[in-house]
Amino acid sequence: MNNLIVNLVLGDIASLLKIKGANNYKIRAYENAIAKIKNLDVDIKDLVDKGELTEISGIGKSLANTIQEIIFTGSCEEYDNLIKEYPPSIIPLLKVSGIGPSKVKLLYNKLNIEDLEDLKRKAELGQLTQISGIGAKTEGKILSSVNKLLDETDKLDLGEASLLSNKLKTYLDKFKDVHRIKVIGSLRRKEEIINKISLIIECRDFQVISKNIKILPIISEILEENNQKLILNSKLGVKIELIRASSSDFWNKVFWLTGTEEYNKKLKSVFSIRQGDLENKFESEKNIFNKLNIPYIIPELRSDLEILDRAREDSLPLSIKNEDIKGDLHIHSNWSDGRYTIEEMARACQNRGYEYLSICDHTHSLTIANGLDVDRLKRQWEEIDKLNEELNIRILKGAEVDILNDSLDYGDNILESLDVVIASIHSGFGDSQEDMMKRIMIALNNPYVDILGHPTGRLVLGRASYNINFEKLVHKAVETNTILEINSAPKRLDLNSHNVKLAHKLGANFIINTDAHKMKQLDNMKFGVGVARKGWLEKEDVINTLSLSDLKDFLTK
DNA sequence: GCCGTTTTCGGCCCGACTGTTTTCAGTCG
Repeated sequence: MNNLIVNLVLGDIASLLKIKGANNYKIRAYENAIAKIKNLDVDIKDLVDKGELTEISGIGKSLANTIQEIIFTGSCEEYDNLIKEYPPSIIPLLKVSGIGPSKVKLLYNKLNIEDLEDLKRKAELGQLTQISGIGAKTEGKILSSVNKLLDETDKLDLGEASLLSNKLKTYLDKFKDVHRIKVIGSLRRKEEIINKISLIIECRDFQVISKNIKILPIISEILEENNQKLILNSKLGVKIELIRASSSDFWNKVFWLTGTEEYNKKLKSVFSIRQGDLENKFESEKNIFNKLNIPYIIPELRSDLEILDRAREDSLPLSIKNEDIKGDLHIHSNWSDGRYTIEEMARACQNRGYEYLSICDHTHSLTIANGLDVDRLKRQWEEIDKLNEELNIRILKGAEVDILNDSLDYGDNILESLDVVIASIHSGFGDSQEDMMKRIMIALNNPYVDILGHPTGRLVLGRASYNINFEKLVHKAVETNTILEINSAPKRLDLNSHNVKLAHKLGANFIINTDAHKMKQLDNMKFGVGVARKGWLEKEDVINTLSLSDLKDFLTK
């Protein structure tokens, strides 16, 4: 929890420094430290106590002092000075597409715009064009972006919400009073956007737990409180709900508070559940399904009304499981914009029990990501060959080749010699549907492209899909035997479960990849598997459940 | 602000696009 608080404050400092126009490298130093802290497996307070903070590369004397101050006082001098110049409420303006730090500064200085609501009002009045550099077109773009952001302020993506919920659970587990805790609601259903983290808690004294959680620095306000329930608002925007259970009704509550209201309603009617059917004490949730004579429905599907008809017919999908995954085919290394070496990523995959991985670094047009030209790519192959002799996991040679305007970033002669070719779009997001589809067709029609990477380009709580005709895309993918990627990065989850379900009906093949740029991100695989489960996929529908030899056969077909 | 070192300060991913200020700063990936 300390790590989270430190990062909240450091993040605000970095944002305010940007607005102020401070040295870019100073800002980057803050951002770098934030990334390091995010990756820490230990409580940062332990490092402070031991005086080991500066042993983290990227944290020097100055940042170490700042972090120490934050831990002991909740704030720090640097932050307090900055908010004398600019109110922290302007920080969210940085997220508005079309305006960057310098425009935020101008909007504040010239128009006294202090927050998103204010920006919205003044954009609607057409006042933003008073700022040099903002014309009518930009103003329109700003307004639509602000509206979207205002709608999203109290929400987190699945990855961030999971992280926070795990921290809360760990914190609560330390109390002797606590008997057991279970995540329920949208988080248990693995919805892509979470606005409330709900936990069922069985404990001896609920008041003690309430008292202790209310005082956490992450909490911003108390929304509801009684002896059965506590609902709080957090500084991350997302709500936190604790629901009390007893040893006798624990699983009942888990059962009824996992699915959506509509789902529960239909469940009751389809299976004629009556009041009193569940008065016993149950030892597990599966026991409840048994008692009601309902086949077990996985949490991921408990918002899907259609699945209840399948349950009635006893023809539920045999949903894919995490342990079915045998490898990850979309992994970056420090040859392009990944953080770690191929060897480190490969060993990390080995530790996760995989049979294989494929290194798919960016290609040379993506200069910001240090994309590989053919020369470097060939040198990368030498390294992979060497590692394959040393390691007990198979590293496949791949590339995440950029789909350019009218071609792919490597020629066919190169694509042909790669084990795995993922084609992805990283530019021209605003193209018309006609242009975008033309580009995607070039990729799908290329005989050496195996996988279409993050096929719709959407970012959860960030960016809409490219302008595409999804059904047409899927038909072509089926025709050309191109695999559709389920990208597991919680900020992408692309395809989403709705598209997976649709593409599955149209006969597509899928692969679940992490797109990991760091070792830790390999653990995102579970989020992609969650999407697949929500989209009714079974093991057979997903290519990276194949053994290495079957996978190779599939890819060379 | 951090790092590494020629120990006292210079280097620290880039390049395309966009709208607008008609020549480029700001934004974005």
